[in-house]
Amino acid sequence: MENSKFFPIGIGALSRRTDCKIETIRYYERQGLLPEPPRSVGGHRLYKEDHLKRLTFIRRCRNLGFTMAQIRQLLGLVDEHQYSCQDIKTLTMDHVEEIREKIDHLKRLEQALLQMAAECSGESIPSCPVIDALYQPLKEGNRATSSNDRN
Amino acid sequence: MENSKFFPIGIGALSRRTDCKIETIRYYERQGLLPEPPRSVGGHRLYKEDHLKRLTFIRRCRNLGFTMAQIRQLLGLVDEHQYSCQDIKTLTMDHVEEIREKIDHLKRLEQALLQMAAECSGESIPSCPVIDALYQPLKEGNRATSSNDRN
DNA sequence: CTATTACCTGTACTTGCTACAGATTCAAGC
DNA sequence: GCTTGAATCTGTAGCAAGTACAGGTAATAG
Repeated sequence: MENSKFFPIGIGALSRRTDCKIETIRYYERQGLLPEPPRSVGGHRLYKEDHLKRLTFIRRCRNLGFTMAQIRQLLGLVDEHQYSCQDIKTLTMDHVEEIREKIDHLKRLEQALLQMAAECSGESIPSCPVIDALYQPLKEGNRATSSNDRN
Repeated sequence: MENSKFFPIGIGALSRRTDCKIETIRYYERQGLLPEPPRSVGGHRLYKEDHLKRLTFIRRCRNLGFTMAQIRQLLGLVDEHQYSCQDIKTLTMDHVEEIREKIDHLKRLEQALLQMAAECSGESIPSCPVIDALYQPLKEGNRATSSNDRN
């Protein structure tokens, strides 16, 4: 293709085309997600289309919430041409499960906060049941710290 | 009551009673969330009930997903006895809003992943539409992104 | 009085980047 | 060829929110 006549490109161009900061690109290289590209005589990195595609892949995965370890795993499969639809589906569904757990957790937090906020009168008085609830010592019945408030 | 005769306690006991690692307690102290406690002659930290309550508060807030900056803000209000129900309700509802945004985001990720996974045949063949989709270069068929690369 | 905990400080590591500083290199204009 | 000025280089340090040592001292039980 004639596309190749636009390559190689510098790190700045790669950055713009992948919406990934320059420092992040170098970081991925250090982390082994992106292969080290060839360099110009002066030492500047020169990227070709393969790098562009690979970085696009990485960025999309990150945007989908995959961790770098998970991406490393995906790339490992791809690099060795050893992956099957089965593998990928498994990894993907594992990730879906993680996301669902996070959603569950956040929903529980939301409910807890809403319940607490519902106790608030919302008035400008120097007292609040939310603070009281959070500040209560672990259940040991014993009240009364008022006598020695020294904080 | 006579509870105070169980105090002061060492950092290990405080750790057990708040389910907070020792290193984390010292970390909170360095960060200024917990006041520096008095020390024994030999230099060991000696905590009283106030510390226990304050650390309990901090841990509960963390478990509710508040950041340390937010907790600092809450503690600041409490410390100065300047807080009102209004203040607390506002901070709480701001936090609820953040949580809702996270939930929305995660739900969108979940949907995107499920759609991709639905394309998978789930077979043991060395190919997968998920990988293909993620690996596709940005759609730009041919025209020129390269003629004027300026940041 | 010794053995075993408990605790001390200080530093480095984690994840996924981001932000410099200070030195080169590249590309363009004249 | 020379001089800008932008682009890129390496290396280091920082963010949140802790965790994990190492190497040493303190407190306590028997």
